[in-house]
Amino acid sequence: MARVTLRERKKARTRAELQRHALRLFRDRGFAATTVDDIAAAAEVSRSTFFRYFPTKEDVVLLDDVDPLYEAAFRAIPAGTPLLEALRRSMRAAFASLDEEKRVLEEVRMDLARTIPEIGAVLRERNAFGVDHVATLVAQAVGRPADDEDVVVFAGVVSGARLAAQVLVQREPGRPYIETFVHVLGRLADGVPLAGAPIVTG
Amino acid sequence: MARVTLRERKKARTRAELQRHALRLFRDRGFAATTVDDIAAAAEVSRSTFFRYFPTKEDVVLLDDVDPLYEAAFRAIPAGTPLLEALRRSMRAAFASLDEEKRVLEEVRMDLARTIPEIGAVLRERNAFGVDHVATLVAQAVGRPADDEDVVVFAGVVSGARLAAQVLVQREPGRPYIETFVHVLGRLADGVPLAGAPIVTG
DNA sequence: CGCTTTTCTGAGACTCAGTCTCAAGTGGTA
DNA sequence: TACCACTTGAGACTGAGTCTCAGAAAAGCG
Repeated sequence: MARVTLRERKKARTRAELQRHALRLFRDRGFAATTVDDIAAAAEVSRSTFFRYFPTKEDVVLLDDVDPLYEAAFRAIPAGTPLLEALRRSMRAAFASLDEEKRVLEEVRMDLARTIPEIGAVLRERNAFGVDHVATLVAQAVGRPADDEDVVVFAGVVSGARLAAQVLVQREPGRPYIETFVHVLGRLADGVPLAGAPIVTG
Repeated sequence: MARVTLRERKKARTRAELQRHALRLFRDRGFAATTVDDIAAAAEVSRSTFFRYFPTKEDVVLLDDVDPLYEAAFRAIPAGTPLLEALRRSMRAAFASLDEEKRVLEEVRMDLARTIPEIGAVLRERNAFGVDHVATLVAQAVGRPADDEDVVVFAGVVSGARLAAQVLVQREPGRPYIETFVHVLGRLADGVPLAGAPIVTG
């Protein structure tokens, strides 16, 4: 019964086609200048069908098989590992497990996020590594309730680290995102940099 | 020549009226269920006029005289103060400097942000305390370039702290936002909580 | 005060995102 | 094959956001 039906294959193909053409059009014409009709026409389906596969125009950029991998990798880290280190290792492991095709797609998405502000905003907003999401994961990992203050603060810092990594990548294009994120997390092991640095007069 | 013309007074009044009615309608009917027409009608202006004052429906929630105050307060902190402490003090100072009217407006906005998800998202996205914004401020304060890695990481952590504070406030309604933010920043002075905590098996 | 110039407003047309309904098409299954 | 469930396309509809244009109102000036 685990047979992949024709229907499922067709759906997967349609979804992939929609995303492929959408990303291409966004790159060529820009996000705003590309209408849903354009995307649907390029993928040779109707407008209705587009919205059946993606709730909004933004979501087409977000279709992402990567985020769930981070979570799975995190759960696979052995007990006893320090939390921050566990996060870093699971990031690396998840990324390493990507096949070539998905890694390329991921790069395209990151590139679009850097190039087109609207998309960057959406990615930031709906990505994994939202505070709530991280908090849930971390709470389980350290055996505390999800509304524990330490847990929430830690989750906030992780989200912040992701934001910092995005800025660093944006300012130095070509720098690999995952490595940067892992690096920033590493910087936090010994405390927050500059926290105690005295300010100087402007 | 600093005379406030009749035109300017009318414009300020119209803008305030639009915001007042918009917030009231959002609270009563919800954000999505309130159309721009509704707001314009309530404020007794045309739809066109609404968009002349606010570029989008979301922006009517964001009209905000508070954010610039944080920045000003920060610049007023004496040299030599440790960076993290300087940030905390300027937050407190800025909030204390608000007059009653603005503090009430701020509370309403925070309440809407907690109650209505769309508004929360927009506030998070366009608030001050974006990484870039904080990085610029911090870079000046410590006399380093804005793309210095330490500066960006620190700015990311501050943004993350704000996110954490928002989650904490959301989970414990009534908790004052500013105090929570200042508290979270304080937690980071001695390093990131839980960073070294060993994970346990799920 | 009256006249000209500048600014602001309202009306309405237009594009596009997103929702909904309904009828027709297509794969799954007996 | 025949039936059922799922999927699609067509098209109507609402509402956000943009744009243009003509008229009203304020500012500036003689």
